[in-house]
Amino acid sequence: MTGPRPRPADRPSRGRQRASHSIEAVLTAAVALLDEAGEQALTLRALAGRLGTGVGSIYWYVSGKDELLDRAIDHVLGGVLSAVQVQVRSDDPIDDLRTMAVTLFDAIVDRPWLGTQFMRNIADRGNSLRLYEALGEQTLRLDLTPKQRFHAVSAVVGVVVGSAADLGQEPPEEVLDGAVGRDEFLGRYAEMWRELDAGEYPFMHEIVDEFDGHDDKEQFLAALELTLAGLRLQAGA
Amino acid sequence: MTGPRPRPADRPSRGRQRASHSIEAVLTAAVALLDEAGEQALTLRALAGRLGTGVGSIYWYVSGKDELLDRAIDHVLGGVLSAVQVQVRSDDPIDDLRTMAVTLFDAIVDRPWLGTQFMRNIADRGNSLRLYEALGEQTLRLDLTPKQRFHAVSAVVGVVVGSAADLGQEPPEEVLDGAVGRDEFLGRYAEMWRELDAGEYPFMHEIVDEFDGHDDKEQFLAALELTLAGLRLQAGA
DNA sequence: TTCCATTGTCGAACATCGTTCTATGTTCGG
DNA sequence: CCGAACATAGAACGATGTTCGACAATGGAA
Repeated sequence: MTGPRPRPADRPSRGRQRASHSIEAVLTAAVALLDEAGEQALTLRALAGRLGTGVGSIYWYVSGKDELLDRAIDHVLGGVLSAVQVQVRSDDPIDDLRTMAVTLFDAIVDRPWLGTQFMRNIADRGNSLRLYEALGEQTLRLDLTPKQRFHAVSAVVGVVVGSAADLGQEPPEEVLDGAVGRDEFLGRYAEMWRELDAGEYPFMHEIVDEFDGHDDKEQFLAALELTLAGLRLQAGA
Repeated sequence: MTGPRPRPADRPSRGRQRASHSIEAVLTAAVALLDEAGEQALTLRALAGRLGTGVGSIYWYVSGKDELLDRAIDHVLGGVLSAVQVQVRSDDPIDDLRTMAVTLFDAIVDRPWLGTQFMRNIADRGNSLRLYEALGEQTLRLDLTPKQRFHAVSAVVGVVVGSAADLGQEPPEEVLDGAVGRDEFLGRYAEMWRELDAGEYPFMHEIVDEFDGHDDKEQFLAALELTLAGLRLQAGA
């Protein structure tokens, strides 16, 4: 037994001395990889290559890929939190709730990989917890029971996550290459649906024109509006 | 050039002769693996082992792991669809919408791996499309524009997916072993939150008791109720 | 019957990934 | 100037998805 070597990734990085790579450099590079080519592009070897180091070095800053992803998410969520906190508060808590949810959604549109992995952190310490708190504080201004407030926030988060899950799934590489535009990509589905039997699929025929060339954000806003309307009703405002 | 060997996974399995394994056997085994130990347990080698065949054989029925997952999902969604279609229709389309959404949610509770991967298929042909249609047909009975109907269904699906995303993330292995109960697991978070600064996190303190020992289904139902209330308002019913 | 294309089966081999381990360099307080 | 802590680097390992070529079984055509 050699005695437990001080497990890396534990110590709070006391003094940084002359480290050519800080943890922030690692996270920034990781986020860059995710932004450029999606979740599957975040490879320890690719990350090491970009940093100009070896794979093993990354394990000094991070206990493994899971923590790497967690911290990368927390990293970008820091920016989202700042954006949310900067926003002015109106006198309508529900309006503020909407504003904050939209900010969160926009961040996920910019970084689709956030959508799938967004739920990893919630409940843990960190920026996701602070975001949750920021949303929740708006419900404190509503006439609700604690349980209703809890449910309200999880409902709003659920709408964001549910809408973001749509965006999270990577297009089949054709559109990422730019060979096929996203509109054309969606158009193929629309065309497929138009060919469905009209008697068996009345609803699909009803909405296929809406789907064709639809706007993800408008779709999200509509869903958000429904739960906010329900919430306003519940709060008796 | 040997001439393109007939790519498997293409042909519609004309006659099955004496095949010891049909595609359904493959899918059933895949679902069994997923049910028993979650998404990471579905390995081509594990699947081959369970089927008593070699890895290569699976590629005859399926083009790769992606299609395997897609078809496994569609396979179980078939059961969900049946359950949904069997349900009696009330005279209130929104009540029916709720019933169907709950059925879908319950299926995901039974199979948490469905939660994360649920969005893979939607929009494609298959049972997810039929489920989408079944939900949508309820909105045809409401006084809405086509666009509103489209948004309504995607909102309901979003609530289900958003709530299911909570369940999808596997607990950190301690609770899967049974060493730690799920309640105790959640309790740890509650305790962590209770230690947060009361001035900085007023909302977390407000809802920590609700979170401790909370019921996922109740949480989902509350979120669903909010969007359904908003929908009812929109339909002017 | 004989032949051959089709329909399947099988597992070795390959590339890639996350992770571990060990060897080595660097820094700084004593 | 030395040793402990800090930090880097990359070979090696096991697991995974996928490819490939060899091979068996089947069934109709010759």
